[in-house]
Amino acid sequence: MQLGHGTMSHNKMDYLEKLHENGCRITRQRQVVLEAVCQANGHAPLEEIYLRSKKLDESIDRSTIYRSLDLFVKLGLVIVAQNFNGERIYELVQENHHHHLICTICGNDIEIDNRVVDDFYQQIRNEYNYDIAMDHLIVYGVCATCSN
Amino acid sequence: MQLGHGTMSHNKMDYLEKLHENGCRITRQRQVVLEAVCQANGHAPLEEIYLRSKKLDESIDRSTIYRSLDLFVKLGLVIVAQNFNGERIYELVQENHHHHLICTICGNDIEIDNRVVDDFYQQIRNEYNYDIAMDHLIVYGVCATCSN
DNA sequence: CTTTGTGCAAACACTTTGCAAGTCC
DNA sequence: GGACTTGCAAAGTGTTTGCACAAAG
Repeated sequence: MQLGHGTMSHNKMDYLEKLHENGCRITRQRQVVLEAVCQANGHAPLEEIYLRSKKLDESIDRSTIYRSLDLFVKLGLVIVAQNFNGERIYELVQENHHHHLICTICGNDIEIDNRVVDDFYQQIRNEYNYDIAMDHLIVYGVCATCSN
Repeated sequence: MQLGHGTMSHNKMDYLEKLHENGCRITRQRQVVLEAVCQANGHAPLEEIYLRSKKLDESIDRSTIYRSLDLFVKLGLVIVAQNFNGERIYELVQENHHHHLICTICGNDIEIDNRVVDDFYQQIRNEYNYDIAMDHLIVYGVCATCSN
């Protein structure tokens, strides 16, 4: 069975293509999970992905969500990070990595300029000779609005 | 019952004092858990704290470890962070905060100069007006030895 | 038609909780 | 002695797995 492609962006097709290249089948469920990740602005905690998937396909099972996400991670379509509460959050891999700045009070989430993070990583590389592997840093703080 | 203080540093006494100030009792078990955290160079995943505690007091229960650590966190004696695998790691709060740089291959763990991290935080504060709340950042990468 | 993937249910790992008995002050 | 804390066992919560059936290619 196949989902209509009318709602699928060019990007999503690319992701499915990558599945195919790796000898994995393009199942309805995998399309649903991928769509759910996309809907969530490209990044979301597991529970949100589950709920969105469920809305797209009532019969999908939790274990399928886990298995699909694991697969996407293994194939490099998606990366995992930990949020403040230790929940796993999943994010589509895009051409340009980016990093998050999340307000611990209102939850507002903005993207940090790569330049700022890269400088930081470079600094660490210079001082300690460690090659930093975090392509998805999440920094927590309190935004200007909430600190008043 | 009371543990001998011969093995207790001045610091540890201070932590116990803080318990007392907050109307909490200084039980054998809490001393054991605190000692376990200290033994672990001041920071360790929960499982390690459990094992160390068990060695000090065979009869201590897992739930007591959880409850003690939660209490220590609430009183500000200890802070929690997440490691790469999503495990919680616990660390004694010391006068000067510090941050970690951990090799994802060999597990080697060094302290990052506060200056480097503070600069990064300051940069974010300047650009986005977020007040960063992470007093215990853990950065993962590959150390020089392992990258050869 | 063969291989891979899915739903289901059961197993698992980790954490929390209610309560009777024990400990601290 | 009274309030707080603990160990135990049971219940939660989140994740993984074995297997028979279903779907993809």
